[in-house]
Amino acid sequence: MAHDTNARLVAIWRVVAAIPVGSVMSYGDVARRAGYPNAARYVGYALSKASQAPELPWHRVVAVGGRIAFPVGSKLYREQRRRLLADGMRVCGAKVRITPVGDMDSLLWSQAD
DNA sequence: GTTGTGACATTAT
DNA sequence: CATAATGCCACAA
Repeated sequence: MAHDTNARLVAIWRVVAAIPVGSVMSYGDVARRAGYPNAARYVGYALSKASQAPELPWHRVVAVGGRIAFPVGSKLYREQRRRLLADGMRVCGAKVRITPVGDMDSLLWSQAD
């Protein structure tokens, strides 16, 4: 049955719901994992539509590079940042520390803390 | 059916 | 690193 736009929503929600705590995925990654490599935009729409699903860890979905897709100071921005922190992630401004392999900071942080 | 918009990504300058 | 342009997807007017 084609024309199942709902299937895409489900696929996206499914992927988002599968994101483990302490980890985040970019819209593009979610879209790709859902089976739609270039449906990154649709992911945002799907999440906005799923905002009614509190069980959906939408806060683990961020823009590429771990950057929060909301304007700094926005309600959702603070909400997402708060939830990410609650998940035990380090958030620097609008950026989320995504276990950067090869990144000096990760080693330093690992050592410092 | 065309145009505009959005919780985006990628490439080029 | 910032900005502009283009591509992608689906929906609303």
